Amino acid sequence: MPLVRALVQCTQSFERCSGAHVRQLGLTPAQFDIIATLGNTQGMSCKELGEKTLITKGTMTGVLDRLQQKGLLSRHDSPDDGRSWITKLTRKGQALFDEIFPAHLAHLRPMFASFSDGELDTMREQLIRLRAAFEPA
Amino acid sequence: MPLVRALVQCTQSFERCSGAHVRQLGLTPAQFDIIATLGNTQGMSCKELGEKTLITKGTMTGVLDRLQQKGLLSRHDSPDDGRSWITKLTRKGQALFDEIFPAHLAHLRPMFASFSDGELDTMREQLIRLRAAFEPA
DNA sequence: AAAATATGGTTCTAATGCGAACTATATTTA
DNA sequence: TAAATATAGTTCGCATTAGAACCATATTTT
Repeated sequence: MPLVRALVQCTQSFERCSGAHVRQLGLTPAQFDIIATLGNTQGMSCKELGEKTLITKGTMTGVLDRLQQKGLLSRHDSPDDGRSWITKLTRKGQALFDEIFPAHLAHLRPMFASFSDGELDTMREQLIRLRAAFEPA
Repeated sequence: MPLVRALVQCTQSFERCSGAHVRQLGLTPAQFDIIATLGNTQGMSCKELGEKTLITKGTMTGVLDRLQQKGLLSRHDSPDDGRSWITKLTRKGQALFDEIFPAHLAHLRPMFASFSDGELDTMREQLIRLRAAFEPA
């Protein structure tokens, strides 16, 4: 399974590289992931956040707690479901998003410079196909 | 960066799928990674283990401690370097390796059935190339 | 409608994961 | 060779991770 090795190592390299930059900006990777997902939206439930970021719900509570403590997001009752919350960025959180999201993209973009659009597309499709093979059922 | 998303999600799916099976076998993913790396070798230093598994040295100590506690590996003085240890599987650890490593491969193999050897090779090469782009310097 | 089941979030535990500080030994430099 | 620097491992603090148990509300079944 040399492919698996390459896959995992590639992701680890990306996360180390991306994570180091994100930490410089004052957030952990998981926190950045949440901020980036909530940016420019009207907010969403824990469940939806979990699906988009692939952070487990048990972990989610803690990550959201810390972001709320920093004043970057707020939780509101869901109008539809008494068990659920709507989580959204505060003004401060949105301002942080506006500042660091573009900066982070700019930091990453040069790393893809040596790949053509076609190569990137092909790779993405293959990865999606491979992922499907790993999913249960 | 949809490619990044696909990359990370693919790896997460793999790790969830692989990790669930490994846990059934009684090891954590990190522990399995060490066992798999040490299997059929004469042992190696912490540093070398870290390079092959991409587990950070700070984490490594704890993982090795727990494996040693389980009686699966042993640490010996390095003949060359007074700061270093040679870590190797015990007889019990090697027996565990012999048992679960093939089982794990057998568990994963079907998931690659829909890919040709050429596709797997190409994907691997692309991932190695992409990884290089993430590496500093 | 009452009971059974499913689902959204929280809490808990054990193990990682990363970075930084630290100790001890090696290597390099002056 | 003495001093400066680098490296191997350990330790520490903080955050994340998966999974399981739990509570409360929804949904389904009977």
